[in-house]
Amino acid sequence: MAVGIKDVAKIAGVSPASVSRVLGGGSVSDKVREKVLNAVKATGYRPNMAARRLRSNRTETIGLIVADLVNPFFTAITQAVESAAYKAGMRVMFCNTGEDPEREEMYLRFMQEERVSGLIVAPTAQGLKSLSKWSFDFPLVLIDRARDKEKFDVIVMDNQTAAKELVTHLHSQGYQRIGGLFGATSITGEQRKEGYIDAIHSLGLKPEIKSLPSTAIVAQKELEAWFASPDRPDAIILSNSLFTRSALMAARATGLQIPDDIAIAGFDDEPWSSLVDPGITVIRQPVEMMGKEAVSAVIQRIESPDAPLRRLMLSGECVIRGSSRKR
Amino acid sequence: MAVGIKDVAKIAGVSPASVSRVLGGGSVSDKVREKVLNAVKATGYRPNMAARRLRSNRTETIGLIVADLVNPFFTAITQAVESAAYKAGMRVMFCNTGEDPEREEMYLRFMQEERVSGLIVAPTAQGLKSLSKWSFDFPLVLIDRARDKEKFDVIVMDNQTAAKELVTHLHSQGYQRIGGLFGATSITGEQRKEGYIDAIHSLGLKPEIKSLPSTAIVAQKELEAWFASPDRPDAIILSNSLFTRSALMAARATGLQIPDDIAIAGFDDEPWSSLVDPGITVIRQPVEMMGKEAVSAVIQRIESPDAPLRRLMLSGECVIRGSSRKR
DNA sequence: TGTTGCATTGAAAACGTTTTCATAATAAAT
DNA sequence: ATTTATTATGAAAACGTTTTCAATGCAACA
Repeated sequence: MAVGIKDVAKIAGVSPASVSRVLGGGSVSDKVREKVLNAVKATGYRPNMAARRLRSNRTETIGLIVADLVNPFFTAITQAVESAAYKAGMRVMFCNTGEDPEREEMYLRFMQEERVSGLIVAPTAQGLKSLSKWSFDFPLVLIDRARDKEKFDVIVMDNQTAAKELVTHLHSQGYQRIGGLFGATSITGEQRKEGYIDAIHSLGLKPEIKSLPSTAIVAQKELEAWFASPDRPDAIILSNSLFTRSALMAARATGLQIPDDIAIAGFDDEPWSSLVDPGITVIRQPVEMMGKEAVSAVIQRIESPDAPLRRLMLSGECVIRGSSRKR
Repeated sequence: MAVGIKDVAKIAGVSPASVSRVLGGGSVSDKVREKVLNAVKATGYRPNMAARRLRSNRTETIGLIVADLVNPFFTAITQAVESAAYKAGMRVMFCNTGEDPEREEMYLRFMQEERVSGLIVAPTAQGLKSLSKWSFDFPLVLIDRARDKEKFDVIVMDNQTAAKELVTHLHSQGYQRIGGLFGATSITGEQRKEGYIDAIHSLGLKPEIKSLPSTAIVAQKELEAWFASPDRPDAIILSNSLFTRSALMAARATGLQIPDDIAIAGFDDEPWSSLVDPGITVIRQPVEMMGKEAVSAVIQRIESPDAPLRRLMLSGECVIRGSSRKR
């Protein structure tokens, strides 16, 4: 049978209340503290979190729901959030929806049932829309994925501007038919698409767009067909790193030379972005900072629920490599 | 104020016990079930997990502690575990130690405090050794990292054989000075090293070994120095994909041609393994299956705590690419 | 009609903590 | 030495569920 606080109390010769105070940081005499700590060590006592949370009504846990763990962007976010939360003395309850709105809904329910103290979410496009229908007893912070006006605190990158930067850069290199493939399940995909369209128009070019679910295995096939068609683009922008990889493979499969036949530029700087030849031009996102700021935002919101809404928009860094440089 | 089971009971006109039975699957009449479900829907009631767990003494949660989320091998494991657990109606409490034994210990304590129903761990080398000193009230399954004799259920790949395969392959391609860089924080690193040494010896070659922490940022520098030295190897085996990447960059930095000047072969087949030129020869691990089997093992153990220990050893697949093929 | 058995229900106890409240002990002030 | 303020302590209530136990109602059977 697991040892409880009463057992510890008995061994230490004090009341359960005193044990609780020693462990939870109440005011106790040094003598009692010592006796209790010894008893704890002797028994190997571990507090029962369920009981503690039930009584104290504080979970010291923040939830994190990301959309796609396979995407290294989100593993980096996860790491950053965990490490920041850890420093703040909070636990993290982590969930991965795989871009599936149903699982997303399920996990949102989980978080309510767990009574987390706060929640950080990178929602699917569909989930984002329905978030307003929910009612949460804890603060919620949107990370990476949010529209212009949300009723939550928000930490995002400036996707529109970043997409524009890519288009402008490609155009400056002499590319004329700049296409774009954007993720259909996320708001970031849409925002990047908008930025792309804006930039294309202001340059007097014609937008050429495809959209696919972000997790699409079919992306490569789709791109191959596009690249093989007579009206193929001479440059292409990809809204996430999975697409970028598909584009790279599609280019190889169709025998197009990068960057001469086709330029490639995408989002998220990954380990392999600079390993392939030529290196891939990308927007590098301030991932660590996003994660850190999200935790900080959620904690601030827990402390002062009525403070004005915060919306932190960080800018990406355009890393230019060989894939978009005419030689 | 959050709505509790009593509120639901009052609205439905039944007792709290009946509400609990409807939600938890006791025997109730259709009439009561309907009334309760309506009341639940009307109030938006969400059960309080802390209370439920405290009373029922069942958490329906399995813990997962991995050593390095940055390593795509572990993100894949995480995905597989989560999805299998989900199918089995279990939640997953996820933690990442970053190869740090201190954090590992902390998370082990967390899991005890959370009273998880079972725990899957990929421990650090140090953690693995001290595991025997712990006493757990729930079953523990080791994944990926375990020694020959453990007192826990184990799901691993056959690292020794896999390493031997790599050595044998490299030798068959005509490479003579086959070096190895192995992770120092994990038992898998050691096992791969042993397999490497065995194979090297039985081929009458001389082992040339370096060891580094698996997360080492310095790996590339180390390798560059090695590659630049007069007694550099003409082939090298890397015990994880982070090292493999470092080796690739080191080869480029020192101007060595792959596979002519130096062959590269590593562990874990990653997206970029086939994207770089030449593609990298790797051992592909049965990741999904490992995750699935780990969950299955932990559930079986929960159901029958006294069944004999299980040790599942899966074999890796050697994927040969251009990085190890003399042309 | 009277028993028996089974399915359904509600009252109340229980889970392991924290927290409140009252009391005891100590220190400080008169 | 007495009062007052402060601190340390323990007894008991409380947190929101599930579970036990006894009671009820109803059907089946003799």
